Amino acid sequence: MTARRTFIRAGEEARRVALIDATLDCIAEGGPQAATVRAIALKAGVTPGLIKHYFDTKEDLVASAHETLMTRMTEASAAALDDLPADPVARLAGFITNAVTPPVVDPRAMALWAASMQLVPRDAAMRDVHEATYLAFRDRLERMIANALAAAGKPHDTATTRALAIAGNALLDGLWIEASVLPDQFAQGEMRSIAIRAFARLLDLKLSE
Amino acid sequence: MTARRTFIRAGEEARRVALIDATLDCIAEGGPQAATVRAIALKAGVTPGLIKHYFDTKEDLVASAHETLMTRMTEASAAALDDLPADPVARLAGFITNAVTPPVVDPRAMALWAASMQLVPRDAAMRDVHEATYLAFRDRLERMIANALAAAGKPHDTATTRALAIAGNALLDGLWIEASVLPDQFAQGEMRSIAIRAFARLLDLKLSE
DNA sequence: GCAGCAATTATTCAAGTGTATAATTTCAGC
DNA sequence: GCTGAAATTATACACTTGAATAATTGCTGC
Repeated sequence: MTARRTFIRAGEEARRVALIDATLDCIAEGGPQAATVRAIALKAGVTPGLIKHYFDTKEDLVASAHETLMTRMTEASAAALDDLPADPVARLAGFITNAVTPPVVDPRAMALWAASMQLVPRDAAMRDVHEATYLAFRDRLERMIANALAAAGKPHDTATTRALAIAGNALLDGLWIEASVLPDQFAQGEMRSIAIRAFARLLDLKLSE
Repeated sequence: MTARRTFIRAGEEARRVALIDATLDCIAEGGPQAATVRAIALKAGVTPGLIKHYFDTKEDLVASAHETLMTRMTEASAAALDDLPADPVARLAGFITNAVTPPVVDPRAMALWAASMQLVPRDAAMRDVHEATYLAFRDRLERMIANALAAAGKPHDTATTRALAIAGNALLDGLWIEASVLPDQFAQGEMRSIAIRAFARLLDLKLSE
């Protein structure tokens, strides 16, 4: 006679997303070990058993969550391009600024990224996802660099552009990590200024701060 | 009458180190969740109960392990300086090369570093350790940059040098991560060449490849 | 409204978790 | 060689974990 818990039937896609979001929240807050079936279900407002209904195993859910995370980061980065100016040099500067300032810079995102990175060396699927997203971001940067150099009338052979894209990508990654993890170490706007000036020297371009 | 397991009494310090090493091995191989008391004890050739004897709790052991990891990385980096040439510019080039080539570049080290980074946003002690090691590395780089610029007769005000050190540090971090996690993406020696050329442009210095 | 199917909950289980405690064994000092 | 203290093992326990199964309930189509 004890009332059974009431519930509503969500569509398959909505539930999957809810479970994945709950998983990411758990990982972000307490690391992988905090993402237990029960904690995830609680956060998703659902019963543990339901996870089994949508994912064969917990490992499947976690893998889906990491893939979703990476995909979202790439898509967010791509979407942000729409708001940037058309002029190649200004566009590159905007791209750089975005990468090293909030909301891209974010402790939660950084914790999730670290959790993913940890899986890459020993999980082939995760490595594939990482490689794809890494190359997607880098290729985008490489194209913007090539366009900016062309617009400025600078020489830009493909070998050099590739090397610059790899270095520029690494630079942005490193700045993003430190800004996310040690926000108090840097003054307001300092990261942006550092990133812009570093790229200006790297590409021998005049980038507006 | 079943023979009890034979053992030897190791010194306190040796046992602590053995347990910490075992913990790091477990984390590197299977992530934090693989570092169970039993797995750690097995790898250390010891019985689970002994952990309690040296560390009040498993969390203490893990914290000690992470701190030891960071300390070792810093010390290894400092020790490597001894083998570098005295000439400031060549010294900087050697420092850069070290940072982006094996054995510093290493999937295992990268996995452990990611595990640590994950703790930083939600563990004050870990943040302190990270901040200290980050600043130690960056300050060292900043001094080398200042010396190299001075030796080359270039201007080097402190504000610019600081910005260059932050950017240079980020660049090395980013390259280290990708080289460690996607070794197949880069040809033999490519990382070194990219890093050296990027620094040459960044500092406007001629660095020998 | 009602039938049936699938989504969801409730319950159970075996294995693994960290920790506490007691029983042993090593080894240094005499 | 003994003795005693400390290091180590063995055992036990309460709890959490992921998963499997059965019971129920919401909802769609008629």
